[in-house]
Amino acid sequence: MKNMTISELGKKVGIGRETIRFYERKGILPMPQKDTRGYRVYSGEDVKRLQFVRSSKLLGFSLNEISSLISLQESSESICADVKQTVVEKLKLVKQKISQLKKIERALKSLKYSCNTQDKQCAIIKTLEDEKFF
Amino acid sequence: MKNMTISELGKKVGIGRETIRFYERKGILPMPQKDTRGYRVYSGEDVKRLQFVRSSKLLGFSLNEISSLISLQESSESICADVKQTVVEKLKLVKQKISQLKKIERALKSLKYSCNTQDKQCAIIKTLEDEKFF
DNA sequence: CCTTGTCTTGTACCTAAGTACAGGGGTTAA
DNA sequence: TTAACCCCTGTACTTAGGTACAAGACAAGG
Repeated sequence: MKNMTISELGKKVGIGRETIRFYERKGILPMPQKDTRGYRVYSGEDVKRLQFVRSSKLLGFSLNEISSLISLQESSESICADVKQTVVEKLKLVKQKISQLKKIERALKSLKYSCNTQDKQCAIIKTLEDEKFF
Repeated sequence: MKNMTISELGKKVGIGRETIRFYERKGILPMPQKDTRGYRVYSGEDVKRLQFVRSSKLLGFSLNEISSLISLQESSESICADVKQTVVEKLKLVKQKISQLKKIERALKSLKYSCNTQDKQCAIIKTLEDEKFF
């Protein structure tokens, strides 16, 4: 199964047809060869490329960031350090996001425990109306 | 400073004029009184309401969720338990998000340490091209 | 009287990452 | 031959949460 249609590629990687064409329009995937009918023809290299996009997305990279990574890869000059730099920056952001979410988690927990279901005036709402909150 | 214009309200809570009008269009804020010139006139209650919106947003509630909370509040029948339920659900989601991000954090770290800047072929890119990743 | 500053409404635009068609055509199997 | 599939291009629509004008009214100060 060396050569594939767009749907086969999509199935192999777990990405929809329309999305693949969208990535192509965005320049994230190269324009593939077309057969006599005008159908896109994909190969193993394309599977790798799309897999790369999918993995990167799962790691939280935006399509723009993925574009940059691909450009780096294609400029083929001292790539590795730059790619690593990108990963390191994303790692930092992820850490920040985690600590932000932990703050939110603590706040939600404290709201939860502040709530006495018996009250007339909802303690949670009263707290959220206060300017000193957060 | 009992009565305010839209800009004063915005400044007090830290939300832009346009955004306040946007919230009004969305039904998140009630339509305020207007003075003779047609200017919106806000009071202390409005400050509380907008503060509530702001705090809830900081906790990760969407505008739709905030709408629901406000409706609950207005239906004024057994509010508190439902509000608490909303908080509990959001807390669960936040926990999920945290553990997701931690997974991503681990993956990024392992990518980072897999990278040997000396390599010709970038190890990070090679890894991300692999279908077994993630 | 003119400028400045605030407000009004209404509409359009923005980003991200797709998703959904409309309108058309080639291939295959009953 | 005709239906069932697959593909093509191109355009429009979606959601969320705003942001940016345009065009106009009104008051206060110099």
